[in-house]
Amino acid sequence: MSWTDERIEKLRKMWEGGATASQIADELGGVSRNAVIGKAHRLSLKARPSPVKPNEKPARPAPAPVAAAKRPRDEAPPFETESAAAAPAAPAPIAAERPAPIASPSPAPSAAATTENADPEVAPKPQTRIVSVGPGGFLRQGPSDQQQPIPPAPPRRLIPAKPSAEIADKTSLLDLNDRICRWPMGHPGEPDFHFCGDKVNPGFPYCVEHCGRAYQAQLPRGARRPPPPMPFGGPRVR
DNA sequence: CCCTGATTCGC
DNA sequence: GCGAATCAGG
Repeated sequence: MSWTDERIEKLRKMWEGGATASQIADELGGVSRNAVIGKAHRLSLKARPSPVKPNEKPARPAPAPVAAAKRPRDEAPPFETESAAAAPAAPAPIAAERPAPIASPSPAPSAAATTENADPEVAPKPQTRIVSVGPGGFLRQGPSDQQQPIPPAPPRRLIPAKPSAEIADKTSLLDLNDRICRWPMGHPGEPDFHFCGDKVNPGFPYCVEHCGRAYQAQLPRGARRPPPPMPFGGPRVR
């Protein structure tokens, strides 16, 4: 199978819609899960919660000098000199270090040595410097030792939580309860995805109409047709 | 064990 | 460019 435009588009949609690589591969057919992942990477479709990802890549040198003879995999350079080449939209790792807050154009080498050049508004108060070690090992300092710039807000992954107008009066995931039909309308990830919202057929999670779709008499083997519930993509008859 | 995505590397 | 093989976390 080749990656036609339709298949690529479907891969994109499902990938961004949160489908797993296995689901996508199964849906597309003719490709493996690895193929989907590989293609997604080549399309720069990355960025999705990965079980293995939240690991930094800390220069994993060759572990076994002897008894190698297996396969030379990666050669991690001692330093990281990237950021320009790779990582198109990857936010910088938050953990280790944060860039020093941008100092104003007069970065004196020492704050203590510049008291005579202080800001006219803020009178420099050489206070008793109380330095101790806090619980976490950080240094407690007197107020005069505080850095002037407020530490920047830690970068966080933004979550839209947008109240799209298109689904304003539709049944959203949060509107679901035991009494309304939770049959999905549309496709997850799409802006107008919502749920049926009708009154349920008592005892069932769907309304009467969708119960008819959800529960069907078991036909004998061979006479079955799979009109799937359609989480993604169009009906694909196997 | 199963699942997941990431990465490498021969083709 | 493709994807199997492999890695590694849940």
